[in-house]
Amino acid sequence: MREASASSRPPDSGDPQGDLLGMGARVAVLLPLPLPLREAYDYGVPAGMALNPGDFVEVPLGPRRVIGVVWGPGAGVVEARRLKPVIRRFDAPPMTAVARRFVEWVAAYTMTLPGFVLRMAMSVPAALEPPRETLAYLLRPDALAPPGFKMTDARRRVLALLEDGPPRTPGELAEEAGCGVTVVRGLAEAGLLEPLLLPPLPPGGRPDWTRPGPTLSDHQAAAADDLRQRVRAGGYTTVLLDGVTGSGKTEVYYEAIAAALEQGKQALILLPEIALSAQWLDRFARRFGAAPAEWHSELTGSQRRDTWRAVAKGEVPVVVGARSALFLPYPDLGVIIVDEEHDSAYKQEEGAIYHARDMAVARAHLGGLPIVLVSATPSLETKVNADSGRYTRIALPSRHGGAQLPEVALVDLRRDRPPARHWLAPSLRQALADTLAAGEQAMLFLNRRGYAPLTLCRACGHRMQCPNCTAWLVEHRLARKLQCHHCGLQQPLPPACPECGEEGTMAACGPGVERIAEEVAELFPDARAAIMASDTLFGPRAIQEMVRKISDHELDLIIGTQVMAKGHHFPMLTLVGVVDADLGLNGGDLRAAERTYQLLHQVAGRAGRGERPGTVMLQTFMPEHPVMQALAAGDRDGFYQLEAEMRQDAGMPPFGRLAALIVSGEDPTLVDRVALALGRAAPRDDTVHVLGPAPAPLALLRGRHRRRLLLKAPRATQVQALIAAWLERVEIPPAIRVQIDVDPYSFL
DNA sequence: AGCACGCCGACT
DNA sequence: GTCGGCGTGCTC
Repeated sequence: MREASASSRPPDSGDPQGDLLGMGARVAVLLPLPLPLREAYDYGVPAGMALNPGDFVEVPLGPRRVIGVVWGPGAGVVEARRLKPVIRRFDAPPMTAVARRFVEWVAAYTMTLPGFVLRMAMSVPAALEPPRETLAYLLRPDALAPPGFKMTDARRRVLALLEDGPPRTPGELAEEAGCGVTVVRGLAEAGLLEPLLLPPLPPGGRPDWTRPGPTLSDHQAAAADDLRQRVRAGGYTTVLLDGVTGSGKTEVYYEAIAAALEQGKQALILLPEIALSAQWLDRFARRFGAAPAEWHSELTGSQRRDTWRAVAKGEVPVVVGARSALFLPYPDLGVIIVDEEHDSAYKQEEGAIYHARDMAVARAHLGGLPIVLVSATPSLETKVNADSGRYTRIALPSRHGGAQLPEVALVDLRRDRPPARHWLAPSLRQALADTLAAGEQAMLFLNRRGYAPLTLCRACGHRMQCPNCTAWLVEHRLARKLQCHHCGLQQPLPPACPECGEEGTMAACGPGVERIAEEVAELFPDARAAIMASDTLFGPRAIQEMVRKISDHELDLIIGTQVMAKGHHFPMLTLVGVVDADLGLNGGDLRAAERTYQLLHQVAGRAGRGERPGTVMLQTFMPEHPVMQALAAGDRDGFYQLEAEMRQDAGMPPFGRLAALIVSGEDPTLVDRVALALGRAAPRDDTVHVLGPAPAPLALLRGRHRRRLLLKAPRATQVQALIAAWLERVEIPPAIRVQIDVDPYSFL
């Protein structure tokens, strides 16, 4: 990279080498598009424009203008006279060298185009424009109301609010005064308010790391000390913070965050489903006296823009977010926390396929900073890395505050049978009755939304299936609809069988939470019961309200799906019944046992977190299954050891490597032809095996036919190079897409 | 990804 | 005769 002696502005901190050159020079600009040709396109640098790697620039691309990032010196492949000039450089903090290396690393690892990864890293192009100032009002004390102006209660409340207090936006004033924005506008038109334009406030507050934290147990204090020291020392290190539910892991990693803030650095906390974590945010605010900035899919456009910009400017000390928060433009990250690191929600399955936990470890490595993986039930990958010493394990052995771990009982459904068309076994029914009679709360867990997972015709056997996906339509009786949980298709319940035309023969098969709620209402008509599922609770507010109702004992019985399993804390909840503990074990998924164990362990952790001991009842047809045995015996490490041995024997992750090729397209014949060609060209030797092509688990998804090939190789294999060479040997028609899933997580 | 160019059906 | 369907191909 050539250097220029004169710089028009301070050099990019990540690239001390200085400007790339002025007149006649060319730069390579990476565009956030899946442009297949090369990594970056060359552009001419106009006279007088100084550009550094990382600068955000606008460039022409065919007929349009695109924002990209200066990636380095021009490659020189395109002749100079065909070069188009850079249009402008944005006056925004440049993308750091670490962020650029991270984009390249993720692209290389996941085998996606760098431009595609860059798109994730600059998801809000509008954030590069200067911030739009927001209108705010201030009281104009000397102003007189114009003739005919009526002073109403609402108007008085707004004026009173502005008596003392900072200028606020019309929206804020309206909300605080409990009136509409028109009231505020009316006052402004009457000349009683002074308008002014303010730059947007950085989202989130200013967390205060000097506030005293809670009193920690000896174990917690030791763990917190260890983390604090690692963060202060800086440098890459991965820690597994391993502790049972309720052992106080959150308080411990808060100290790592405090240490990063003390160093003047930022902290990033990844959560599997941020939108569902109002309780987490409250807890953070109690510890640090301010809210963190949030990053997740439910932010509005302007929230994204303000957050992205504020992060880039270094105005956001703490970000809590879903996996995509990993790609925000942190200037100086001091620590990454991955809470519930085993959670499969970290696996991004669409577009660029990546596992946010693994990418976070890579980000920490590139940035030279500590990362803390947190879980009561670590992924086997992380467990093995901790056992081998690649990661440092910090264990929190006991439940904080003296609460007992719940008693886990297995309900053998082969003997203890529910009545026909009912799903709760007599022993569970009895336990529910006892719990309710004692004035305590119970929860029934079933990881299946809706009323019934399958609707079939009793006359002809026809099953209601999604036309776009390989999936049954799920009956939602409350919504009076059949729904596909994969593509979102909805249709009314047919009055007659669409196949044979018989009326009144459509029958619901199997239970969903709605059906369990029906059974509960039949058994305990006086109990206050509610369903808690992602489709019955709209947004974080609704979840928070439901959590409050449970905490305040306004409900006796909760029937919930996975949203219920997250770290909520209910002191009066003493019984958890798992309606179908076997649910995740079918289907031959590599991680079926591990995931079922993790989920059920987490669900079980909801019981007995207060003074009262808890009981968990698992309904199963396989009480002898290692997962059930381990849960009943509370033998977590025994289960992991057994699971690890099985994986090792089979050469499966984390002892071997997997990669999947997913071939998809609208024409099934063409998809098959390409998949077969890939199968014939597959690398195969003594150690590398390719299975398939086989119909992908969802052989039809959103109207696209899918086939999958699975590559299995020894752990040390460079699977990316192997796959790249493989794809070179096969011509892929444009109508066919081949997605590569390195380290596939789910087979379903 | 966009957005053009390009060659075949029903309409002001 | 045109408007417009989306197939294929290019963008420094």
